[in-house]
Amino acid sequence: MNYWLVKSEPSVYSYEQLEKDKKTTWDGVRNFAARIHLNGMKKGDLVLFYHSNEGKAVMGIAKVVKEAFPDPTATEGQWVAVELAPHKKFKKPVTLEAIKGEEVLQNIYLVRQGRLSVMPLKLEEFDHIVEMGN
DNA sequence: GCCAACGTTGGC
DNA sequence: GCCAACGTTGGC
Repeated sequence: MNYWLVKSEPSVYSYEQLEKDKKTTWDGVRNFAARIHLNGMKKGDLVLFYHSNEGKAVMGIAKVVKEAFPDPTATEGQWVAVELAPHKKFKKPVTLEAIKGEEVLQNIYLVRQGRLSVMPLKLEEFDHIVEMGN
């Protein structure tokens, strides 16, 4: 079991929309580092869902329901997509500011490397953010 | 294979 | 809307 965090601009696709849709294809990723992480996702893995730009907060937890397959939106290059379903919405969103204030979360990619859109988390980092959201 | 130029992301 | 950071592209 692995733990991840994905980013989405809520104006493009929000956690609320994921709950309405029941599941979604996580496609359109065009970044080599992010692709490595997508390929590492296993069915049942839990994924924190972060809203970038607007909100700047983790909204809840999603779950991998289908492992990496060729991205149907890619016209060239071997890009991959996964399918995500909503798992649990946070009682309160965990803001980037709050995350930056936590000693144990200083080393996560979200803080260190702002632009990566799919990133792994250690169990303790994942748990810590989940606790902050409940 | 290096590196400058360029484009994009995302926080502020 | 600006700008820093970073990834990618392309010339050499």
